[in-house]
Amino acid sequence: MLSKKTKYGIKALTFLAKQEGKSPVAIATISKSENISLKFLESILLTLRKNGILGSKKGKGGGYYLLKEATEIPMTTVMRILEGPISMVPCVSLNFYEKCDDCPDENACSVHSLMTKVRDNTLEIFRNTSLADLCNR
Amino acid sequence: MLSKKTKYGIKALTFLAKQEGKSPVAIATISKSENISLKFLESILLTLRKNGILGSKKGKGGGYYLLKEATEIPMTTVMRILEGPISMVPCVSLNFYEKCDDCPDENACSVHSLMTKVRDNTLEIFRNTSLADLCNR
DNA sequence: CACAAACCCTATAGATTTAGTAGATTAATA
DNA sequence: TATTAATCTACTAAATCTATAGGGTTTGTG
Repeated sequence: MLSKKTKYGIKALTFLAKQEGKSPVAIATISKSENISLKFLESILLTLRKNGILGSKKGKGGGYYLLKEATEIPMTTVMRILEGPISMVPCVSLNFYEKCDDCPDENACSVHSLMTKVRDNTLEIFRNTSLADLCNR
Repeated sequence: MLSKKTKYGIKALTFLAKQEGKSPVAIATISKSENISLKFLESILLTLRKNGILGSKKGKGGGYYLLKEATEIPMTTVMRILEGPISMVPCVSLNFYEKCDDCPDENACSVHSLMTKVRDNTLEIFRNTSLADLCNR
C-alpha cells in the first residue's frame, strides 16, 4: 500500500508543477487546495526539500517551489524519497538491498524471482514517467 | 512492502507444490524446512485453507495439501488472499475499491493515473504466473 | 484408547503511520 | 523597528498493523 505521505507528496508536487512561473507557493495554499493536513504536508515538503527536489523561501511571501523542470523529475526519484524502496522485498531492491534472514539461497527462492519481475516492470514505469507527465490530462 | 505473511505463504505453497504425490505435509515440516515461525505459519495455512487453496487432514499423518494442480493456481489469487489488494491505492483497486476522502475527482488525480498503470502491469505478471511457474528453476 | 496433528482464541511487544501541539527562526513590509 | 507571514524543529500521541507466542480444543489414525 502506498502511504499517505507519498500520495500527498505526489499531489503537492503536481500542484507545484502546474503553477505558472516559479514564485514560491505557501504550504497553506497547497494544503487547502489538495485537502491535506497542514502539519503533515509541512513535514513532507521538508523532506522533499532536503532531498533536492524542492527549494523554499522563508518569511512573508515565501513558500515552496520546484528546483528543476517537471520534465526532469522522474517518478523513480520521487518514489524512493517518499516511499522508500520500489521493490516489494528488500532482497530484490537495487537501492535498499538487504538479505533475508530465512532464505539460504536467494537464487532458489520463489518469492525472489517473482518479485524481481514485478520490480523490473514497476521500475520501468516510474523511469518513463516524469512529474510533467502527471500534469497532462 | 510485502508482508512476511505473504512471503511465507508463497514459500509454503511452493514447498507443497514441489511435493511428490499429494499426501498431507505437517506444518512443522514446512516450518523447519523454510525457517518459518510455526505458529505464524499455522495461521497462514489456515487462511489459505479457508480460501479454498489448501485442504487439510487432521490427526496422525495429517497436514496440508494443495486442492488444485499448481498450474491452476494463478498468483493473483494467492496475492489477493494473503496480501490483499494488488493495487497500491484503494481507489485503483478492482477487488477492494474504496473512494479517497481527499480526492474530489478521481479522473483528475495524478496519483490515480500513475497507480493505474502500475497495477495493470503488476496484475499482468501475477495473472501469467502460476504457482507451478515458481517451482521451475 | 493414546497420540498426533490441525484448529481456535487471546494476548502482546514493537514498529509504523498519521497526524497534532508548541514554539523558534527567518524575511519582507509598513 | 515592529509586525506579520511564513518556514523550520522537536516532541507527543493515537491508531493501526505485524509478527509471534501460549494454551487449550477437537478430530482422526494407528
